[in-house]
Parts: sequence; C-alpha cells; structure tokens
Amino acid sequence: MAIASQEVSPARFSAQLRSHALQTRIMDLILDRGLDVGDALPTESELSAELGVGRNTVRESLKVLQALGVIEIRHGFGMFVAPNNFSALVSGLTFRGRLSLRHKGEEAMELIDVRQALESGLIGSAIDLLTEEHLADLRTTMEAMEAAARKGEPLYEHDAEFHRRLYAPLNNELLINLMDVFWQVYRKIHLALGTGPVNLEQQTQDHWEIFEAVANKDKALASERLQRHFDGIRLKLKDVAAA
Amino acid sequence: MAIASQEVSPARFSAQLRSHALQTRIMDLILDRGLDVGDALPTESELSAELGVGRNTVRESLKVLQALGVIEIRHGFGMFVAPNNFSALVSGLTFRGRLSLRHKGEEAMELIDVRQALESGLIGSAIDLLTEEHLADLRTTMEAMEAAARKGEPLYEHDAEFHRRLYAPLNNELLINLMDVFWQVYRKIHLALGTGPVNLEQQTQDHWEIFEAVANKDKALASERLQRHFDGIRLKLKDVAAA
DNA sequence: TACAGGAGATGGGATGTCCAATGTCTAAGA
DNA sequence: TCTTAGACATTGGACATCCCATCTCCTGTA
Repeated sequence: MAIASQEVSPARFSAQLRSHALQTRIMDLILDRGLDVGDALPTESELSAELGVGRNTVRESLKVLQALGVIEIRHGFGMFVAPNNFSALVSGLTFRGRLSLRHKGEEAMELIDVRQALESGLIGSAIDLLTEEHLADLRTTMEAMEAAARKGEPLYEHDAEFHRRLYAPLNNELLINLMDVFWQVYRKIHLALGTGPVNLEQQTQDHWEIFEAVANKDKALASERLQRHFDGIRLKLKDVAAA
Repeated sequence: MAIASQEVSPARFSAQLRSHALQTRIMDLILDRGLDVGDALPTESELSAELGVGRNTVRESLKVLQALGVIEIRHGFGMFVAPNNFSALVSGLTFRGRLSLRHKGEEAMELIDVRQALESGLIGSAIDLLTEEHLADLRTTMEAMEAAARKGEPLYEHDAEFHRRLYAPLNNELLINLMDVFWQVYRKIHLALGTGPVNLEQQTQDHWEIFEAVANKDKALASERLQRHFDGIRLKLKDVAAA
C-alpha cells in the first residue's frame, strides 16, 4: 500500500488531527463565504453552533489561527480576516533558536545561512529593478542609521529597515516578511542572551559599503559585501553561543 | 512622544499581548528548566497552577505552541518539547495563498518566487558539497519518479523528495523545512483548486535534465534549468488562477 | 513467557458564569 | 447645530466544574 509519507506512528495523533481539522473547517468557512481581508467572521458563539463544537474548543482553534496570522481578534468587537502577518513565525523560530543555543547553536546558524542565501542570492535581481526613488529611500535610511550610531543608540530598527528597503524593488511581500522574521529572530536571540559591546561605527560602515555597491549597480560587489556582512553576524553569534 | 514603531492603534491589542505573554512564559519555563527536545512538560493542571491562570486559558496557549511546532501534545500521555517541525507554516501560508487566488494570485506567485530564489540561488553551494552518495540518492529518487510516471501515478512525493535531496548536502534543516513548506503549500493550493491534466512525462523529463546538470557539476546550467522548471510551475499556477 | 485487561493519569471537550473591552447610540450641554 | 459624556448591547476573555477519550503501565492469568 506504501503510505510512505511520514515516519510517525499511526493513530497516535488522532486528537491533533481533529483539532487541525477544526482549524481547516474555519479557514474553509472563510474561503467558502468569500470573506476577504478585513471582513468579519461569525462570533465565537455562532461558530460554536455552526461547527457543532463547544465554545472553548472553537476558541482554541481561533487562537491558533490568530497565531498563524490568519485572523485578527479584537476583544469586544469581533474577529476579522487578517492582513498578511508573519509575526507568528517569530515566536516559534526564536524558541528553536534559543533551544539550539544550548547545544551548539546549529539552528540559529542555519537561520543565518538561509538569510544569507536569500539576500545575497536576490541582491542581483533587486539591483536590476532598483529605481532612483528606491535608492533615495535607502540613502535616507543610512543617514538615519549614521545619526543613531553617533548618538550611541542601538541600530536595530535602522538595520532592519535597510534590509527591508534593499529588497523593496522586488515587490515581493512574502520575501520581505520572511526576511523580517529571520531578522527579528536573530535580534531576539541576541537580546535574550545578552549582547556584548557592539561596534556601532563598524556596523554603519558595513552598511555604507553595501549601499555604495548597490548604488553603483555592481552586483558582484554587493553580493560579496553582503556575504561578508553575514559572516560578521555569524561570528558574533558564535561568540554568544560559546559563552 | 514618538512611539513610532507600528502604524497600529495603541491599546487595541492588549488581549493579544496578554495571551502572547502567556505563550512566552511557557516557552521561558521550558528554557529555564533546561528541558530539551523530547522532555515532558508539566501537566495542564500543573501549568495552570504555576502560572496562576485557568486551565482553559493555559490550554489555548498550549494549542498555539503546538501549532507553532514548539510542543507536541499526546492525548492521555502528556506534552513534550517537539522536534523541529514547520508544518505550522503550511496551514497559514496555504490559507493566504488560496485567499490571494481570488484576486490575482499574487501571494501564491510570491511564494514561487521565494522558492525559486532559494533553490536556484543555493544550487551552486549544494553542488560544491555534493558527494557520490548524495548523487546516488538523487538517482534513486529519479528512478522512482520515472516508474511512478509510467504507472500514471501522481509525482507529488517524488517531486518533493527530489528537491529535498538536492539540497541535502547543505546540511541545513531549516532550509529543507522551509522548502518543504513552500512545496506543500503549492501542492495544497493546486489540489484545492482542482488540477488540470498534468504531463507526467514532461515533469519527469524536467527533473532528469536538472539531475544531469547537477551530476555534471555544471552550476550555471543547473541554475538555469531550475529557473525554467519554476517558470513552468508559475505558468501552471497562472492558468489555475485565471479560471 | 506472553497476552489481556484494568487502573490511573492525562489531555479533550462541553457548559455555565462572570469579567473586560469595544463600538454605538442617546441625551445633555455648550 | 455640534460636541461630548455616559448608558447599553455586543463580543471576546477567563475561569470553574464536570465528564469523556485515550494513553501507558502494571498486574494477573493462562
């Protein structure tokens, strides 16, 4: 018969299947009714009645859907189909990253690898589509970063913004969201473990160099400098994991 | 005062913050106690008592953590720290993809873009690290695919397996999981919309060509053929979205 | 020794009650 | 007429309690 899909035991997850099925039923209900982003879902009680399960059970599924970024729940008002939202992944990935740091930080490192692959792999296409306007936005971000560095403020937000805008030309929201997730996970892991002293000037300088390569439409150089940028991040993470 | 972080209203999500906080507390509890993959969590009642919240409330958070792949819940036995598991993302992304198909299928297309970027961007590194053993595995998969195609069976599993093994040399589980997620989402969207007739021979042939380029360690050719493979997928998706 | 079945523990789920947040509607006041 | 404070209905949040379903492990019997 060769089911041959997963190496899990057979009827060991019947409960999980049931609750997953309920989540699917709710999502199907949304799709079947033609609800779109921003539209309201039935109330908890209505769903409970329509789906034939208790309100608590429905709530559990709804909370999961909320966590997955499918719906948005507003206390006292209702539940709505959510706009794109990947904040869900952040929690899960952060947990895995921190868990892995107790061993050798492999998973956290893998995360950097994926981000590096995505960014240095896509910088070429991004440069192709780059307009003057995009470049101006990037410069603005860099100037803000430099100002922050001078004041000794953390560069977290500016760093994220830089990378976000770097790939804005691709016009791919999923990609932006994914990279944002990776970035946030890295940041959270870093914060959770206590960051050592950071060299703000060096960090700013790195980004300026990437900016320069991008501005000159030098794909190879941009890719290389991005690689180096990530190598630096990787080293920092290794230090933290070793401690 | 310049909060200036997000463009959302201020105290509109206090409830979400609270439930998210509870999830975080549970994850911190796992980390603080040094629990590792496979270790058992306290029971629902214990957690309820320790965290000072009702059992139902704890359950909602636990379900979320389960959905995020953080813990594994086994009815009648207990809850355990889960091994890496990204099946969570599948549901959320599939929903978004199907939702977007009602418009122009933009999000589904973005998903293909990201996958294409990841795969064609990383094939070079994968080829660098490719061993004879990896290649043999790949060939085995291809032969299985060909056999299935001859019997007129769907190639889903073989297709997934091929791509999984293609990047096995990178030894990056996160990457493999991510690509698996994208693949499953694509498949689910495809199934949900009813797939047109598929050309099994053509599909097999595509993969053989990619295999050939990889076997010859021709990075450029492999990358190009991967690109073409994804272009085909993109076209198919566009057809479905248009219907 | 091997198997069957029960005991105990744990999660799954339903129901009812009350609390808290939100938006809306109304009425008083400027 | 416009504004605003407050009452109100609606909706989600949280909890307690009860019972069911499922699992593992252990014990007794063949």
